[in-house]
Amino acid sequence: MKKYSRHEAREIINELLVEIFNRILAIEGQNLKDKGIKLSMSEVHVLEAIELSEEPIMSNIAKRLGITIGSLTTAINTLYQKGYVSRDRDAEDRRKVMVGLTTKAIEVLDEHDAFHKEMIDSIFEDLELEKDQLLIESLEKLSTYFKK
Amino acid sequence: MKKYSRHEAREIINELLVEIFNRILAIEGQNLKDKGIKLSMSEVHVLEAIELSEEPIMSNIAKRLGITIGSLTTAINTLYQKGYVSRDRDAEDRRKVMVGLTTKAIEVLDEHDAFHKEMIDSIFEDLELEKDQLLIESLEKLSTYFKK
DNA sequence: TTCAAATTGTTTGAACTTCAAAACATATTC
DNA sequence: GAATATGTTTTGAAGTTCAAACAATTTGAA
Repeated sequence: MKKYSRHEAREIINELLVEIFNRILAIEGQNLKDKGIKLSMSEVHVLEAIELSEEPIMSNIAKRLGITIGSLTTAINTLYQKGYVSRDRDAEDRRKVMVGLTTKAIEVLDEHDAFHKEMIDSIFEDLELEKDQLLIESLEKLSTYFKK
Repeated sequence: MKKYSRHEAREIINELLVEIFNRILAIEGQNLKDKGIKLSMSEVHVLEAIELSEEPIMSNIAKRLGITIGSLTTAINTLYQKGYVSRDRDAEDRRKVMVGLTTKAIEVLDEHDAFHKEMIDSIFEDLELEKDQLLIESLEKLSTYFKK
């Protein structure tokens, strides 16, 4: 393994992150295609954001995704048409729209998660990556940093 | 620092990668905007791919970017219009189109690199990340794995 | 040599993603 | 109840990408 100087290290880490990220995304996208699921990765991300939102209203979901509410509306429009989400005005505050996942969406997300887990596991087995703990600690520091 | 089981570790690493990646991209995009540069991040990526290609012909650049040649053609069209790239048929093999960077493009890339380096450096200083070497080794293994 | 196959790139049409701004709907405040 | 605040949708425009059809050039086998 080549020894990197601290300076080279800083420069190279981002390149590696970008590369790895793009590969994972591409593989997951291909997997959806292979399974005949007519959803793009960004649509899956919307479904995931709905699943993870404490209060799944438009503004919360958009914030989690880092897109405008307007963009989310168009995304939700097509997901609704395709039968992946429900939409209901909140009874308490009728300005809010509660977005929900249909059974169909939950099935896709479960399948997707299973594939993802399998992929990650097989990678780690193949690589015999010993440094999980350190890798995570470093990544978490980075992630926390960027959240501010 | 929370201690993760090996299994949790595998699941969480991807989430962190995604998060970090998106943040960096957003920050860099904002920086371009702030500087009044009328280029999207994907256009900058095209310029970077040109810079890094040994033989900067359409197919090589597209391959490096992971997009089709047709998609790259449209990207190069607008970059050419905006004055960031040159296009010349290869004299040896006239099927090939040699793509080059203009002075304008090189200036943008230099600025972008400087910003990126500064950002990464300041992050590492703030974090006092001790595990650069290990982090890189792990990421490189992942990256290499995904390249196959 | 010569022409069919392979390589390299462009064009076209369509789908998707996103944004900003304007319009609309509902709720709160004073 | 008018003004303000909050939440969402609509609209119009721009950017990214792909697949398929097309064009130009090179290569290789008969």
